[in-house]
Amino acid sequence: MRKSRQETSETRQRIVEAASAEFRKSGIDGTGLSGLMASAGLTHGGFYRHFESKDQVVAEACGVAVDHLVAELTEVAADGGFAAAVGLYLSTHHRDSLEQSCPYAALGSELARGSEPIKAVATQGLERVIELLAGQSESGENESPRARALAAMCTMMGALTLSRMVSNPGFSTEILQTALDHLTRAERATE
Amino acid sequence: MRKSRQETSETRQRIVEAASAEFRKSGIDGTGLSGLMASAGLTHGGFYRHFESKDQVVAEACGVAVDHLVAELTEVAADGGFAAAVGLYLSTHHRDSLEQSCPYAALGSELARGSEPIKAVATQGLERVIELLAGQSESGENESPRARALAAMCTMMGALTLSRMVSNPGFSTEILQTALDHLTRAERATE
DNA sequence: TGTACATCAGTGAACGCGCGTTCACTGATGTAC
DNA sequence: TGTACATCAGTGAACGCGCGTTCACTGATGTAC
Repeated sequence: MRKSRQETSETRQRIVEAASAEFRKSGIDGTGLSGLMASAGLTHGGFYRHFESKDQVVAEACGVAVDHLVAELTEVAADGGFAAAVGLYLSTHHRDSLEQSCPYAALGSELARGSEPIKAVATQGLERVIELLAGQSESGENESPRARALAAMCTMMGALTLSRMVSNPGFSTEILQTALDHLTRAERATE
Repeated sequence: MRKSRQETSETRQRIVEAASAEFRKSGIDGTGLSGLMASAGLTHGGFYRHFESKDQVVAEACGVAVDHLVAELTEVAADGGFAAAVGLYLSTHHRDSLEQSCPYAALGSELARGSEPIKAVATQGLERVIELLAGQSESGENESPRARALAAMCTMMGALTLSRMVSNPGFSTEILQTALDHLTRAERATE
């Protein structure tokens, strides 16, 4: 049954990708290793050939989720700048695509209770997102690009999480739209 | 062993209060009914004399957590208005007092995956918080008091959650401070 | 008001279940000569 | 290059554990007369 080095490496990547989606979809506590491995096309017993613990795969899965987020935001920002990135983040499509969405919004309170390695990955990833947004943001009165980017990320992440938490669909889209208006108004004011 | 009606009612309240703190401290999935009842001074078996399911106590605990949040924000806003409420929310003390803190920040992603009754409570509670903040907020250029309050709540909730997620203490306080500056600057601009 | 009985809050053992983790085993891959 | 052996990716059974929930039981409270 032994696999080649390349197959092994591909399998490992497949598990991390599956974990990244499963955790965001069902939560970290809500995802069992058995189901996780099944969604990667394997049985649960092989898990420990690739990872030392569930915690380790959580950290790595969080890392690749941030990679995807940064890649996507970078892509739309290349065309439409800050406003396009914010518009993508605060779209109903992003809200409804839980398993491909921002890990900070999808897993926020679980990450806040995570182990140190998990928090370290979350911290580095957040710095990357902030740098990306800061590069798209001009400085306004008394607010540096970094400050504007950081405040925007707080607003976006809070809005996305709250929009998923409310049972009233009209309220949910109002949250996204209001946050979008708020952030793009602030942007407009400095142009 | 039967208790008087008043004792029964007091016990039930005690369980909900304990649940409200325990869920915020350890998460919903991270809190077992056994530990929850122990923290209310009881054994686990009696739980179902008061509640139909874990879900029900989650919903009620979320409700009282919102009650406390609204009461506290109302109190400081009576003296210091919008800025004081925001300042309290975005303080390091609030960040570090997990079990007495805002349930939206403490349980955000778990509430987003909650059952319909839980989301209904979260929705009603959020409306109350928004109304409170809107009552303290003057309308600015093209932004109603409600819109400003809603955007502020998104920023505050996102900032608090992110500040708890990062492992770098300096970054954590930077997040809170930047969000505070951002929100109070917006406030100042309209005065 | 006093008595007899029904109710039910709380206890602690027990239920089945899924969790994270371990392990003996299989057989294809990698390595050494 | 071919052969013999070591390695190890993946399987599936098994581990102890804590979970949410149920239940028989106890005895004080509530109710009916």
